[in-house]
Amino acid sequence: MSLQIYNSLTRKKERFNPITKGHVGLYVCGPTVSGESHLGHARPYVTFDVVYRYLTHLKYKVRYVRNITDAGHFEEEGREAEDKISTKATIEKLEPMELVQKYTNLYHWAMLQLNNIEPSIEPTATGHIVEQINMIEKIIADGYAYAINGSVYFDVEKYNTDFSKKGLPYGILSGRVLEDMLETTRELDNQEEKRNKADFALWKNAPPEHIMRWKSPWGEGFPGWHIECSAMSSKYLGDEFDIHGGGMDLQFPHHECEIAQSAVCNHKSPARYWMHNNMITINGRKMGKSYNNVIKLSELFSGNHPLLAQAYHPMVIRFFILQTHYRSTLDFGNEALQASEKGLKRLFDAYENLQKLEPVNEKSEDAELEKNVLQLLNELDEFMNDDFSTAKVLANIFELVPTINALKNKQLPANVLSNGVITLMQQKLKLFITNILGLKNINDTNNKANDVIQILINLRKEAKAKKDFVTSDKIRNDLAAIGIQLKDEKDGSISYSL
RNA sequence: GGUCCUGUGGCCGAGUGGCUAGGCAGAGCUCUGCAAAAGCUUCUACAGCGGUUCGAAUCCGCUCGGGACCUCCA
Repeated sequence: MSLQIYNSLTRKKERFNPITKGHVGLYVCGPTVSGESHLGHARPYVTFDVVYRYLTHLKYKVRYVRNITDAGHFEEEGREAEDKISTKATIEKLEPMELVQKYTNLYHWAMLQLNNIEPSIEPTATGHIVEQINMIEKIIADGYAYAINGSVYFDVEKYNTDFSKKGLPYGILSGRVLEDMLETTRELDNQEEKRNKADFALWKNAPPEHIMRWKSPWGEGFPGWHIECSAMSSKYLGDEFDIHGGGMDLQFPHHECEIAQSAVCNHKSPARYWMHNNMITINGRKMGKSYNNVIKLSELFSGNHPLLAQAYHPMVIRFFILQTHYRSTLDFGNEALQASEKGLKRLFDAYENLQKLEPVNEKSEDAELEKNVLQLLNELDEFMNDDFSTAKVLANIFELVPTINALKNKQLPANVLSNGVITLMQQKLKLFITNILGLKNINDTNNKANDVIQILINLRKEAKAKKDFVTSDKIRNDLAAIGIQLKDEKDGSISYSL
């Protein structure tokens, strides 16, 4: 089976065919750097990191573009028209760009912790004001936007009328019908500028107190939210590219508006495949600023939050996210994260045991086991091809764990698996666990403390040899008290885990 | 109100109509000086009520619950 991707646009899984053979253009909506990233933000970036890694594994040359929204948008359209970033900057007595830089740095730090590969291009909205203005001018020239009082709005109704005929009605992505929306859209203040409630801003006039402002043909102002992604994705990936990703909450209106803008400018829908990750919830509710239930990533990593029973390693977060399919909601909970932590440790214990196994048999003495192992390994590719089913990949790998550990502990005779299968297992697990899923072992084994532990282990060995169990138990118990666990192996050696 | 999603065992979660998902926790056994780890075995499920079917967690209907979007939002 070749790669199948669930396309939000068609609401079904489709076989992935790139526009240009061997190449993939991938655009993912990045963060608004007006605040610190939280657990919810980790999801799309981990999800699409795996998409990127897997496409690369499939030998595609991928251009991965993930933007940074550093030009703020109005908090709520029409209401006070205040820029998120400039508002906070005043409160914190910082320059807007200073604030942007601070949160961008924090975001990059978090991405690094999560072991996300950096995108090929990370364009900023402020760095592409000219491109955005050009695009807006084009939309106006074509008659699908109008300027009023220094702002520019997209004429949704006109667009819908004309482009429905071309198969691109407004609402095509989110499954909405414009007429319904016009009836149900809430009344917001200061909407009299707009011809229609559904119209959205391409450019906003900046009131005097607004710090971030740029000159434009319509006066000083700042770009609307949706236009940056259209301008930057088409600049770096072309008028039509392969995959556009982001959180489900961006499907409407953000991505819907992107389609409309691009359809006018480039006469086609910007992306072939739209991928949307689901939300991380907390007590069943979406984690988000408006719900006041966010746990920042830095808090998660440090354990410094009332809802956290302990600190969680970034790899635990990554593993936690990958244990679920990206289109399902994922509920946060200490119990769940603790389970992930233990699972991840067990996974890497087995992984290291496997890499140390020395294949010795030409032939397997247990045909059935060998067959099972082969099947579990082969399914890994199928599962990834099936819309990136990382949860199933991990489940299969866990099914291999007992066999690996039993071989290592000699609970299974060494001849049950052939050389070929053991080698294949070593290669495939390395590929899937570290390269594709991007997981890393959280037991760090490279520092002085480990040398000290080794000294204690040797003392314990000597005590045991003399049957001085009082001393040997004391060493073991005292180490256990600070979280270092000693294990007496079958062969008389002693290993440990942190 | 409109559109859509969802309800799986103590917790988190896979599930394409028929076969043990998996992780964590629990129980028993083996191994061990004793442990831990590991291995083996094992208990808890498919919100409720109907229907389709030889057979449904999986399809359909209804009821009840939860959620998302419609407004900044990953």
